[in-house]
Amino acid sequence: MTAKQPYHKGDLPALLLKAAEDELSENGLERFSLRATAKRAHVSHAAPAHHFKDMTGLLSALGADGYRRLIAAQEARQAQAGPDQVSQFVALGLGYVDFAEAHPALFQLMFASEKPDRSHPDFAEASLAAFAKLQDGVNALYPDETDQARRTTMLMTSWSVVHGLAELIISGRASAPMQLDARSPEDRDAMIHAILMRVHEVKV
Amino acid sequence: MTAKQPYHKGDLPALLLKAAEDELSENGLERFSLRATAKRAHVSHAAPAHHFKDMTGLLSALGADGYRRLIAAQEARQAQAGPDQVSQFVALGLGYVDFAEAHPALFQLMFASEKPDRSHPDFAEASLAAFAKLQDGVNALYPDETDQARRTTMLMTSWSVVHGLAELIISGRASAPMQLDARSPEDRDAMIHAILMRVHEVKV
DNA sequence: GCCTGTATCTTTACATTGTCAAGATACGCT
DNA sequence: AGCGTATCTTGACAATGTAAAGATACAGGC
Repeated sequence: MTAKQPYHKGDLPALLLKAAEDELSENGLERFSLRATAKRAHVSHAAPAHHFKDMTGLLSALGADGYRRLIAAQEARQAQAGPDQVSQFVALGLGYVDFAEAHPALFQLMFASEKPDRSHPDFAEASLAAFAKLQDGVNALYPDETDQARRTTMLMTSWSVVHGLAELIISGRASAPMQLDARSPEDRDAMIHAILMRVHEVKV
Repeated sequence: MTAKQPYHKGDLPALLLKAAEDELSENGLERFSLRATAKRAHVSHAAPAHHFKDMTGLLSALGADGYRRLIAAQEARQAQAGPDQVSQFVALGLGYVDFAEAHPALFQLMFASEKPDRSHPDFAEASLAAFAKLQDGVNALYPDETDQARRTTMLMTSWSVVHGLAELIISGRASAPMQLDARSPEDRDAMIHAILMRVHEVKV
């Protein structure tokens, strides 16, 4: 019965990924436990090993998923942004911050942890795709720039400011200076917009 | 014998802090172990508890020390920089990155970890001092700015870009785009200078 | 000088963790 | 119907952080 699922548990890998993410967002990256994840999925503590080899394997797969959803968050912002290059570029940054705020522990897993294996094919491919999207956005902002050093400066400045802002926000260090709790969503977006575009020569 | 030390071990708290930092830089934050730290200091695994209560206490003290040394790294850069406000401000950023590169695990402990207790008096005071130094630097760059919102934007942009750059560097994500391995120290500094000042209106 | 009290450190014990090996179970295929 | 294999469970092991209890060394009063 239960149709095409190969076993009585349903799609256990997907279940484990979901359970791992729930564990992550409830307990944070540093208190993440493989056994608690297995318990949450109602399987034995050694069940994950058969699908993901070990903790590194599971978290690598989860991180890869995170990069794909980071891109999705950026595209969601782009879809509701103006068609001009500046709006589209700012949408990339807003999506980046959106994702970090919505999934802080996953964000830390992706960017500030050695638990996942970055050479894991899935992880590597997904993270490269996210990087490429940022790179394309910067290039689109400066279509006529031929100086490679300036392109690199622009790319790294853009990435640094959005990544740093995301880290400072999810670590709670930006809330007080930016008074984030007292702002409307529109206000917050405008403020982030100002910070992100502070970097660029393009006039708004 | 052994003069004024109250016990035969010397200054154990200082020994433990040094051992903890060595453990941190050799194994990274995620593989840090309190027992290994005690072993490195040649004491039993429960000895640290008497001086630091628990792992959180030890790492809070170590983080506080980190903030003081972060400030020292910035002041070292400022001492050998030009007296103008722009040079002094860029020195703050260069010192920030210097420190992150020299002590990546400690940097992560200070900024991207929940292991230390941020309400620990020593930790809180030291981190506030570092923040104040940055704030003063930004204010010195814009002595005539009266618009509080713009001041906040400048402060958070400056902090974000330097913090993000530091994170991207120590996580290995900036090495390829910036070709850090192939650059001379002067080149590297010039590049970081360009990234940091990209944010500001002040002309160089 | 000795004795008591206290701070410092060690030893022991316990629950939890990730990983491995061995056994049990269910499914696909012939 | 039965065999082989993928899937999952059980049991065990070493390592970890923490707490409790015991041992040790120092200080101060008599």
